[in-house]
Amino acid sequence: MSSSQQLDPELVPGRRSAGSARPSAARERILATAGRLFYGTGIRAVGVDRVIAESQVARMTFFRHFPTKDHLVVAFLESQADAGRTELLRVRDEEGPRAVLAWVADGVRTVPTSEGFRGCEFINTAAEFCDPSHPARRVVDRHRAWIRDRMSDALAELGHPTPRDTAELLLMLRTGAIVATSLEGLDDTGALERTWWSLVDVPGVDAPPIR
Amino acid sequence: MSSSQQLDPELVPGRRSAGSARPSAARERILATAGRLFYGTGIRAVGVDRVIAESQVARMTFFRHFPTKDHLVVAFLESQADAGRTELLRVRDEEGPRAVLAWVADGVRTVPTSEGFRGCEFINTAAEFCDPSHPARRVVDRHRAWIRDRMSDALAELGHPTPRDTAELLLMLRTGAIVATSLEGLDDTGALERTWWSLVDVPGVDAPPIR
DNA sequence: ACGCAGGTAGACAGATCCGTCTATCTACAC
DNA sequence: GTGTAGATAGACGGATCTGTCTACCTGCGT
Repeated sequence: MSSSQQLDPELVPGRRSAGSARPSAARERILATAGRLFYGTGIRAVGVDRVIAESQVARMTFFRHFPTKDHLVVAFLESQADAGRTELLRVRDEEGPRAVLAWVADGVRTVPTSEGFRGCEFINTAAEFCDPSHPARRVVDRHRAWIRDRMSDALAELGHPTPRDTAELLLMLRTGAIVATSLEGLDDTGALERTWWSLVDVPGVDAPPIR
Repeated sequence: MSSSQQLDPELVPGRRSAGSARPSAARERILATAGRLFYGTGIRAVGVDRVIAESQVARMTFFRHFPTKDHLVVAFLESQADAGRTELLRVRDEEGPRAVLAWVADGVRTVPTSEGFRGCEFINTAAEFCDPSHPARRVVDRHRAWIRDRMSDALAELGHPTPRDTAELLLMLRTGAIVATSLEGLDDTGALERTWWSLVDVPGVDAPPIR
């Protein structure tokens, strides 16, 4: 792990010439294992040795695909972010702006019920890497900003008077909800949901077409 | 660091017979250094070697006071929690229940402006130790529950119809605000504060004597 | 038939980290 | 003065972690 100082200026996922890393059975296995272990146990708490062992992969193979543990961390976060972005865009295009806000809110309501819930990937990672210039932090910041912008867009499209500030507040609320839930569970979904929608549905906005 | 399994059943701060640890210049220095380093750099990222060096203390002295790094972590959290509890009780006794809620909200508004702000001690620690049975997690859970209960008391005293659920929601909001602020800063204090007080001041509650 | 890219197994090096131990020194109470 | 509790400096051991390296194998396209 890089000691928060010498971080390669660009820690891009792929090593080869054009675009993202080429596919490879071994690479996919590593990424899947890392995802499971990093999310469930924390990044710093999982050594590359363990990832290698549970990926059923040779040591050299691992380091060929990910020259550094940091590379793996970034690739892991990037793949998660990618999946999230794809899903959110699909929801937006198929169900419209209000569904986007519902989808973000759902991250709190539905996900935590699943077994092995441990909060949000990105928030946890940010807490583990205190140096804001760490490559992993960059990915986190970028992803949160992207989500916030999409929420802002959706609010604007719904005619909300202060989309940017409200998106910031909603992301804040979601962040707190997901952290608090991962810490001590969530008793009262109702109050949270009422607050959420009362912030979205200020006077002057159309009646909700969803839910 | 204990590997999330063998954790002493009771990791009490002091080693001596009665009550908490006895005072000692060396002990205080260690605790102060640990506080600074743990908060600023993260617990897992700071080795005992560094704490020892910057505390200007002999290695043996360190391990006499804190037989294990985990002991130090717990002592550190406990001291922070103690300070918080003392302050909150003072505010409550001197300024009443509404001031309690203002004080909790202030943790978001004022603290983040200070240099070296890195969010909430307890939230960050919880993110670093994924095992909920880790002694450090116990301290975090206990402290959050205590704060929540005091908020609930305050709301009840103010005549709020659903003090418990609202306390849960407010703590959630504060959690999100402090995490989001430590990640990307806080642009709009107004929206957050309006939301906060609109949750406190439901119809049927007296006009605010504070602020 | 040949070359080569990608995979494998495991030894190895250097750093770091946690915790123990010995031997010595100091300050203070009795 | 003497004993004891607390502090000190620093060596040491074992574990763990990241990353390198050698030597070998396999499958495939040409």
